[in-house]
Amino acid sequence: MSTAPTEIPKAYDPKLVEEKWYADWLAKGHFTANAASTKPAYSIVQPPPNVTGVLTMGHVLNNSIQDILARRKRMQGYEVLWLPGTDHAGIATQTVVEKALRKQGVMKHRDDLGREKFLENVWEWKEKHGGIINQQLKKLGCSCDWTRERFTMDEAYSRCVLQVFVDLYQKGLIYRGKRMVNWCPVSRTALSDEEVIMRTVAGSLWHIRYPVLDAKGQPHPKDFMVVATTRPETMLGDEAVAVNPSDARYQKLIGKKLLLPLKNKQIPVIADEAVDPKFGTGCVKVTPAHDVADYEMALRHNLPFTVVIGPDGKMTEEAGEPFTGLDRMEAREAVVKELTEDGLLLKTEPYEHNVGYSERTDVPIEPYLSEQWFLKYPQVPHSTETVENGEIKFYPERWTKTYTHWLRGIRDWCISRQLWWGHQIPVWYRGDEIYCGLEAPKGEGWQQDPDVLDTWFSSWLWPFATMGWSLDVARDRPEKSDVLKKFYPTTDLVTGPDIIFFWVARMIMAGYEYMGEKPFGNVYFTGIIRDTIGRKMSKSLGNSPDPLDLIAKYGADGLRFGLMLIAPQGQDILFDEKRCEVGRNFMNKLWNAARFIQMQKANRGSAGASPSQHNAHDLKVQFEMNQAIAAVSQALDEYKFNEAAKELYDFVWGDFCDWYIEASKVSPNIEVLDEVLGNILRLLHPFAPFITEELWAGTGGAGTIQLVPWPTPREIEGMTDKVVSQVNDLYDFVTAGRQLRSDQRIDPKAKVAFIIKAVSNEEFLRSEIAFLKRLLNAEDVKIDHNYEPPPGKPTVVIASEIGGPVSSATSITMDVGDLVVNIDTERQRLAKQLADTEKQLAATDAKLANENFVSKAAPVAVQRERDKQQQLREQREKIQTLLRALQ
RNA sequence: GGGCGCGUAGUUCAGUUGGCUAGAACGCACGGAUCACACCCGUGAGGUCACAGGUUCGAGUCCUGUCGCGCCCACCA
Repeated sequence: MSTAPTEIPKAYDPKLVEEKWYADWLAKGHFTANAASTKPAYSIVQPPPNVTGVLTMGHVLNNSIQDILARRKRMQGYEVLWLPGTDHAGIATQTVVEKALRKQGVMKHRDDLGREKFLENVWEWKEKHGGIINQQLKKLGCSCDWTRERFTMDEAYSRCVLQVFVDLYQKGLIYRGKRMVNWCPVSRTALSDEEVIMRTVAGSLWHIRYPVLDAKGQPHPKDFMVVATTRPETMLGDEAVAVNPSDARYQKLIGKKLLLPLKNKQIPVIADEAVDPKFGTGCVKVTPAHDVADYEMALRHNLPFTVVIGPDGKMTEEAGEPFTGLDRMEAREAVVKELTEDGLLLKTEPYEHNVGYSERTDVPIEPYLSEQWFLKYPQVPHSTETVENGEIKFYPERWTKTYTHWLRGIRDWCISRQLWWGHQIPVWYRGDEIYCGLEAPKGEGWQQDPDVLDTWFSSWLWPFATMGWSLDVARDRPEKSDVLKKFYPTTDLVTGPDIIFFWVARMIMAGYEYMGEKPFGNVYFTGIIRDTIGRKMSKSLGNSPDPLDLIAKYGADGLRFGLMLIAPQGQDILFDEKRCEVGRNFMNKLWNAARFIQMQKANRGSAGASPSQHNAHDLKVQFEMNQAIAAVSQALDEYKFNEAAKELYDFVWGDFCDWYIEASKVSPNIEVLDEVLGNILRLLHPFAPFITEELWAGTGGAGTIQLVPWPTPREIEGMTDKVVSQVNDLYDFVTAGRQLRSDQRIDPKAKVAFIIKAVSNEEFLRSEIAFLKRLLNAEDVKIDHNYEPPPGKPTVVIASEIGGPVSSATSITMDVGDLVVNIDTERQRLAKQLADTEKQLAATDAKLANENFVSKAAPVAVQRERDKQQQLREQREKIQTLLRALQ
């Protein structure tokens, strides 16, 4: 502590320190993990944000938490790897770039450019806009190992993706098949089930008559079957009408033919168990090519598949005139119109139902029959068990249920996408031949599958493909780098619960399949950031603040701390910019506390040694510091970041600033001030890296605070329970005295006197007169165990905690000298206090009068109640006496 | 239809295995340029713990039910 104190500015200005320190940390390589280190490993892989994304509040939350974990572990002596990176985000990026290119008039559809040219544009876009988010994370203070930054389309990473594909293909887990898939007509690609979000929409249920044909194939004028549908446009592709085989109403009709309206086509009436006779009319139109349930029925009954809606969402030629070429929604109206004109529409009723929407483009999904690649998930039972038995722990735990429920009902994953941006499927065709391998097969005429893989098919390998993993497909033996050996399995994963299926579950399966080990030990699920009225933050709503603006206004530390303070484990966060003010104010408070200490040192110079004896305030603050260290450590161990933040806030602002620094103005102990501040800086560093480093350096700390050991509670010499309760009582007198001043509207500048009636700790109080005088702004403070407050002098009766006999109604009396006391105010105050006391006493009396309580409750509880009763009685008596004197 | 979570001060949240007068922060009211800090200091007001039963000597806390809000899963046309 030899550095000369420098002038510290009055208000903390984050701009002056944040950039400076971040550059310093990078230059010194503090974030770079060393695989050869002998320290224990701690690792965490960052959920890779979309490469073209910009920082959102969600990222701020997520990455602040990861940074807190990483920084604390560094202080605890771990070799930390926090691996950052970005995701190519196939469909998202492609959609964005397509939109931009259309806007620029470069193309109408990507086919205009062709695959190669289009991809050039995407890469260009990626170079230009990619990685912005990482610059933003640096502003936030994130201590990622940027030397190991990865991108899911890096050469090495891509190789891993293809190796895994080939391997799973060889294992027979990947297969190709013509299936009904979720089709997005805007992106013109298949989607996985997880990319479809169900939405309740107010639609209609149209009841349509299908004429029954007689033996000669002629429609009966009055004989109809009535089907109910929410999608009349699909009737153009109907191949049957189905009824339940046990439905008595339609027994006779099974096997007969109907005339499909608008198409004048004969379709059969079939019987199938899938039909619920109680719903609607009990007759279902069957559209094999455009409905999942119908598709399955068609397979059972050998029906043909007529495709009437094309991949672009428009009606095909099969739909027939005048519908061909219409958009599916236009076709719906046109069909309804024609049916109405033909008198075949029986009725239309409003109907609420669920419709699947594309997560990305927000249009209704079309069930679409096409050739796609599918994956039978590996390691499903094992992945379920390990989360269930806690080998992989979820925080909050309840997400395990969601996870296992999904795994138990898991279905094959459609991994092919009809996009260009992504990893092209490593399969080649030549006639009937098919080849799957890392490179194109030798020989002429091979055509590679044009599809790419689902983005998540690359990100599910993230925990190891980023660390130098490689699979020798021929020998089926993974190669492990030193990094992998040191840092896999990773320790913690921090992510949102919205990607528990997309990402977390799949990483677990991939980890077991390819590493033979879990990918991470703990998964912390953050809440979702919402606005003050609970809406999700979104660009379109305009309710999501730009984190960079917030950093500029409140400082990165202020933003981080403010956010952590309101982020309870597992609950959504209602974010209000005001929260950042709390963080910023707290940083400023800390700044000024440090400034105070600096000034103390300057005042005393090197000559003024600290008192060697610790006084009661020193002991008390050290006691509270121990509590804080323990509480913060435990909260962080349990991933309760808001509790840790709250604990720090209360200790710093309350115990340290409000009481200890105030006491220090009477008799400072620089050593203790330094020690407590030092510990505060260490505890706070994971939350607020910049200010703590700045103050650490500014107060003469050695090296970087990042590598200073995490504090632990220590034995305090001279510390007893009695000291703590004595000091608590002392503080109670201060509060009570201030109450009197405030009640009686005594000008803060007016010096008044106080007389304290002590019971058993007179000597201690006498030693604290200077302290009392200062905090009460008093001219004089007297301690007198015989003092009886005279009538009219404002007095607060205090039930003392200080040991000794339970005869302890102490008091503090204010003597205002010549000033006038408002007797009414005083009477009111006493009356209120008396009422409170009596209320409590009544409750206590009732309890003790209850024989059941006395005999059944724990003896400690009973004794406590008795002590309380005694105290309250004395207190009541004192107050009554005072009050009587005022009548 | 199934599953999960949440209802505590104006607001956002704490509230351990049931047991001192249900706490905090922000906001609000009043007072204050006191020599760390007005991004501050001091004092205060504000709650039938969603509702109804039950268990218990004792319930914000445990159990059952009801209502309200949110999320996830599910192919009833």
